[in-house]
Amino acid sequence: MSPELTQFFKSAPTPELAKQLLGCRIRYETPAGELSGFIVETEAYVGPKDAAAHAFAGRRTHRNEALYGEPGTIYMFQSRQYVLLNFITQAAEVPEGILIRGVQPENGLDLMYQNRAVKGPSLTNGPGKLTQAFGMTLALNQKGLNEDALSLELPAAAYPKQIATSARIGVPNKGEWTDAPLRYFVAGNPYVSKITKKTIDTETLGWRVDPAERN
DNA sequence: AGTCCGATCGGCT
DNA sequence: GCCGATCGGACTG
Repeated sequence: MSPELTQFFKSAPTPELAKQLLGCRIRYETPAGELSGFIVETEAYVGPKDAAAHAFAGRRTHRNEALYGEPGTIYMFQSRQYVLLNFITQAAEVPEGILIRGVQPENGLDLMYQNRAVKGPSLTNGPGKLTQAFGMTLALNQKGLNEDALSLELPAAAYPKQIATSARIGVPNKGEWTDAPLRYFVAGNPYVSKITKKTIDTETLGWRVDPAERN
């Protein structure tokens, strides 16, 4: 893994890193060609204290071992018939990470459609949908970003006009952790999961037109 | 009457 | 997590 990438993934608290990932490009090399897209939705999972995290109360098994790896490690786990993509943050042995929940496709739309024959934003507007469209599998688990078929480009290639925050999806009955505002997304982007149609920004999909124009 | 949209619920490997 | 079925409400003409 590159020193830059390792450094990035321990350079700030995990929720802050989850925000910084919005607009970053991911690339996935396959025998059939290259797939790429922009991250538009993330969720932070903040270790043993987080009742929604796989590492809650220090849980450590063969399935979640990747959580304890170096910053920039890929953590893939299976939920039903889908596989979910996470990037590990903080120093080794600190089991925090970021779930990638939405990606706006860039290159390789035809290949994505072969993997997941669904029209419109539901091609990649959920954590299980995007991994299916990209053709990612559990084989990526515990690999390092930019060392294998999956890479992340830093810094961001696109800039959100506005970052919205909410509670994480699918975390019931976990008290304060159910309500903790640890989900981040590009406001108005149609590839965000569970977005309502009226809030979609049809002009720029929630991106700044002029990248130089920052807050 | 018809369409669209959002919310909810049950089934599924 | 995702999907399809279902229900109701808002809007249209």
